[in-house]
Amino acid sequence: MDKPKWVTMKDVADRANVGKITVSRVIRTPEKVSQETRRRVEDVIRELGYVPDETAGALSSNRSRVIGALVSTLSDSVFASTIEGLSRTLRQSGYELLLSKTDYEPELETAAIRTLLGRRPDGLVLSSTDHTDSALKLLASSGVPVVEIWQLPDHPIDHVVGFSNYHAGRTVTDYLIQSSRQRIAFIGTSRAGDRRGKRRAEGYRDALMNSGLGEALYIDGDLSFSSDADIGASGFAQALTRWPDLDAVVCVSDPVAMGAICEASRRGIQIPGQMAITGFGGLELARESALNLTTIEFPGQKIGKVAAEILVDPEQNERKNIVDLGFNLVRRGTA
Amino acid sequence: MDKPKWVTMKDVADRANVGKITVSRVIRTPEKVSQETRRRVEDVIRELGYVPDETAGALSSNRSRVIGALVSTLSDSVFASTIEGLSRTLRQSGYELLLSKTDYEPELETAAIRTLLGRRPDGLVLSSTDHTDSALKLLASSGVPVVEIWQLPDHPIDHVVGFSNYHAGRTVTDYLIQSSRQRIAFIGTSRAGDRRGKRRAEGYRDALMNSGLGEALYIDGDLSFSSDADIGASGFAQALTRWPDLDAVVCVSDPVAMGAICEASRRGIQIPGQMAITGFGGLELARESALNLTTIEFPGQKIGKVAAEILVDPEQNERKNIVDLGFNLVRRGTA
DNA sequence: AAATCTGATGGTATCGATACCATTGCCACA
DNA sequence: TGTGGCAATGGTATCGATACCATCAGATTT
Repeated sequence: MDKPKWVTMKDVADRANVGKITVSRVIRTPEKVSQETRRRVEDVIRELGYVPDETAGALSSNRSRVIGALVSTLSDSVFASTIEGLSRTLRQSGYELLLSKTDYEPELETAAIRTLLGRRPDGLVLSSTDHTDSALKLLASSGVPVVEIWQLPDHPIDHVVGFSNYHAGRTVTDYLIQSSRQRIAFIGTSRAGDRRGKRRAEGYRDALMNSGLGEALYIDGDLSFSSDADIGASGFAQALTRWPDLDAVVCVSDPVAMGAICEASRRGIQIPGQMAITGFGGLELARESALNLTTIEFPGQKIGKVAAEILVDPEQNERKNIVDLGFNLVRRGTA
Repeated sequence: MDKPKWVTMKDVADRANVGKITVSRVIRTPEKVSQETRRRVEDVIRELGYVPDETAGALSSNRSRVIGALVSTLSDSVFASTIEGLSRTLRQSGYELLLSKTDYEPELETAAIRTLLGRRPDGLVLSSTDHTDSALKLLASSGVPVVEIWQLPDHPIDHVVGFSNYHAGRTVTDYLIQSSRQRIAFIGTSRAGDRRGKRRAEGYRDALMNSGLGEALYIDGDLSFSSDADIGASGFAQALTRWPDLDAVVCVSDPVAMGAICEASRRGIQIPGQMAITGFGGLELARESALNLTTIEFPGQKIGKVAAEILVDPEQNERKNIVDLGFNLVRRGTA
């Protein structure tokens, strides 16, 4: 016995003395079947341990009940929470999640989109907003509803759920300026294909320009370090070399901020007295009982939830949804 | 036009003046088609933007090229790395990942297994090792290969890839004992269905027993806190109340350890001078440039990779694989 | 009493691929 | 010259469900 034999709908039907179609109705639209028949069929289903073959169902109904999601990386825990939100909401509506990764590379994304489309998903969630031409063509001709998440793109494909990284960067920088900080640097990690960090940096720059505070200092994290915290530590050191009178740094993410904080305390620099440090992300480790980091929090889980709701609800699917869920400047102990 | 029209294999075949089956061969087994025909078909595929319908293929070939994965939670970044490993390896072999979550609840897991089986996956990866009877029955009768990961279970269903949490707990405790620590407490979070933490605690207990150091102190983290770091902070405070002469704590995870460290520094307790603190997990934040935490590291990504390889390779699939990937005690600054 | 409706059920075609077997043409070898 | 083998390709049945339409009994309407 190499191939496991699955119980089919016909097996159930025969055993319960009904037509296949009635079994199908018991599963999909129970209200259309008489109480008595339903009970009988349900008993047989349990008895035989019948598990409907969704792939067959997908083929004939032209609905797969699968949503494909494409994320840049899973390591970043902010993505993890979005996946959580997606997963939970989808399951509640009887959908499932097909997950793929792009590693921030548009080429890989294109390939992944193609593979995902091969499964005929009822919707697609894309965490990146930079797409190749062939990816766009593929998406357009497939007609599959798409939700882009995290960043509000300039030219949305279809639906969007996210927030403005630009405004987030600007907001946190404005806050530092209002707190009388004079020399504010930005520590980023310029991964290709990651527009989010760049947009935050742009917000930072514009806030400085606007305030007349003058010169901006963008430190490009050394990607040869394996962890973002390492990048933050070395970036902070660099910034201090360039600007000895540095009194604030805006970090592109919470882990980077963590590295910066550690480096600062290693040098005996007092936070927030001599130095203000801010992050992005609302990671758990940023909380009061841990880093106590002043940071921008995003509703990661909610982004996933809302994206799922749009895709699942045929009505919402009609129109283009652009949802800005905003962000929150959380003031804690580091700035 | 409500329903998008997909290009089918027949469309391609007609256009290229061949039979459908030849198109199928061009895609699955190109070497069986003459060079010239292949080129012609490939041109048409590109021209029409044909994307094969994998669900249909799955139905007729009885192979879905889908692997279902069931994880307790995604928030924990150690799981994230496993998913990364899985995802990467599967994609390389032309498989895809269907993801579901159990939230540490066996009931939810059972339901999720049923739904996953509905998609007729070629394999299943389970991150938990506690299963309900009906889940076990379902798995057995489906005949789908299963890999249990992370914890080496007492009664494996099929394949296993993981390491011994018990030994990990024992190893780190032994290390503390050898470092002349006298009063060692354990801070855990007893989530239902999470055997891993319990096994670590058992290792801790046995290490103490064995050394003749006497009394163990197990602090059960207050789950009403939303973050593990908060649990660590409050757990540490509790431990100190019970044992004022405390000089070491074994924390069930890195975030918990982080909370404990912060609480310690808030109280002016010196680490590692007065107090040793260890974690579990090898999180990024534990690294040198950040927490500099002494901890047990697991090969999270590799677990995913190996699990995927077992499921994808028909040969390995034959026999039961029990793979112990071990762990690593990483000595850093906190113990 | 005939016509109409409604709820419950079944039959058949169909979704888009692959499996399996058949066919064709060509070459090599006895 | 005939036979066997092989490479390339095609035809048809099939996978397991759902869509669509048909049927039929019994109730309701006129």
